Amino acid sequence: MALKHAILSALSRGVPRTGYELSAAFRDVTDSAWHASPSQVYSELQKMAAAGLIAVHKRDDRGKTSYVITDDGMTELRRWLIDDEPDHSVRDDASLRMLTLWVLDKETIGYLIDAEVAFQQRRLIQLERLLKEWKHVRPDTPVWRNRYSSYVMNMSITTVRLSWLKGLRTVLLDENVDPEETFAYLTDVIDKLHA
Amino acid sequence: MALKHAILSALSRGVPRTGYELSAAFRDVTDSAWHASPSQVYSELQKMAAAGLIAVHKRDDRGKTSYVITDDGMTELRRWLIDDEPDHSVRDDASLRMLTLWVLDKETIGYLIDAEVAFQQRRLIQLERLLKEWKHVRPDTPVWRNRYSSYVMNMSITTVRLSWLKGLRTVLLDENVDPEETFAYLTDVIDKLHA
DNA sequence: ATAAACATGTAAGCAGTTACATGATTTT
DNA sequence: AAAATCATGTAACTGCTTACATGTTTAT
Repeated sequence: MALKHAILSALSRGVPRTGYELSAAFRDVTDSAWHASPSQVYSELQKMAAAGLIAVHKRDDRGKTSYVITDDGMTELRRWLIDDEPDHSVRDDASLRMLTLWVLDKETIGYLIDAEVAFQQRRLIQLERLLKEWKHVRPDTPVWRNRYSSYVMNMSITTVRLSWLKGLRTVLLDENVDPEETFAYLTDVIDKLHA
Repeated sequence: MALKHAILSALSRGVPRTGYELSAAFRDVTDSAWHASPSQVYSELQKMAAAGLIAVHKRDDRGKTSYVITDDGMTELRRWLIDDEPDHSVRDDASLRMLTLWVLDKETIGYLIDAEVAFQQRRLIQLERLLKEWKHVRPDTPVWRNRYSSYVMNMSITTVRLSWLKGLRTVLLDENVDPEETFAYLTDVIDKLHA
């Protein structure tokens, strides 16, 4: 349902995009709020073009097709933000796994947490690199300010996750430590945000 | 696909549960890593019972049925954690909206951010209440330690989100402020976690 | 008594994935 | 010359939602 709005959101920034570019943007961190497989993007683009929400911008000899948003598309994007209730339901495979680790032996728990740490670290480095490259091109428009804010959020959340994974490793692998003490470093920092 | 594993994860803790209880747990913060509609849970439970992953624990006169996990179910849960790759793809409607706010006028932006702040605050209060009630019943088993850690993570992430929303409001509504300065209070706190 | 919450399930339809098919362009 | 990446699309299947149908228990 929201793939339509994720595509409209990406195209609203004014740059024409092909289906391939859109699915690549959804795959990596740039537009990481929504994921979709390439085939889903292609068929959704066809439906949206038929409905008049987007239009073909350019189509070359061999079929490479870029799209732009139409006025109707912008109207629909605004209507969605204002009229539709946000969907706060979560499907987070990685978190579900971290909640279930206790059923395994310690060696395997350590291995799986390390793999998750490695993933989140790669993600953080990617975000840092993108933000660095991107801060220079700074037209200070509303779009820019909104996008910059999103980078800050993604980096903050990823850092908190990494810090939490460190605590989880200790809590699950060493039964002598007190969980509350182990997470004190994290809860102290979080408490400061309330002030 | 992972609903099966979310149900196995919930039942692995040893308490028999009905379909209604499982879908309620997925709906509120207790098992908030995975969401599913009640009708999906009911049909999934039937499939899983047929496959031998769970078994009927008790069925009363009027059809109220609770399930427990079987040995095959525990084996499948462990196999999933070890053999299947974690799915890190995200579908986050609320974040997608916050990324797209710039297309609206300031009054509407303020209204929508306030609504999101209210939601996250309710969530945080709920989590704090649950953790308080739950810390006393403390058998200090691996399950308990794993679950306690999850509460810490959910509360940390929610607090960071709230703090970030405050910054977003300023950045989008007052074009005179510098985004980097506005988020300094958040990035400073996050930097401390790296040390 | 009535309403809200508890409790289960089926059927239709839409959302999303995986597998397959095809071919061009760029890099090694 | 071969492999990787770019690029689009169809078909079959599975996951998930919404609407409907039914009845019980608990609180007001």
